[in-house]
Amino acid sequence: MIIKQDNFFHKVYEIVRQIPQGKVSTYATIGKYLGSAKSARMVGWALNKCPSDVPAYRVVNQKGLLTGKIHFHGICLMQQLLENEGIVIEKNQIVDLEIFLWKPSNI
DNA sequence: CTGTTGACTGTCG
DNA sequence: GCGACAGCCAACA
Repeated sequence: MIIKQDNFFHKVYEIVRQIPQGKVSTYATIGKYLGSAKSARMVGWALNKCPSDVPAYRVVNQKGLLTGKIHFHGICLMQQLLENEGIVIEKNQIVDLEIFLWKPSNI
């Protein structure tokens, strides 16, 4: 997969878009892949723009906590969407995150 | 143009 | 183990 833009934002979009159903990714994973784990904030910023093509609800923090849920329509929506894909969530936190964690490989 | 903020993480104390 | 500081880049006031 070739990145259309070299911009950090576009890279984030490309990666998040490639997250398959039933899988999730973390800000740190994406950030590291883009160069620095510190860039996780930028991932959040990018997702703040949240284009329709980007399933931002599949992106969680390193702990598996649904921190991004705040910016969604509702608290339960993000959890319900993930649970609908087979991901087990408890107290707004993903259980066995490592199992559901998806890492970019085709970029 | 300058300063603050933001869906975070890592390191230091 | 927990709290505070730093770092990263981009948008907004």
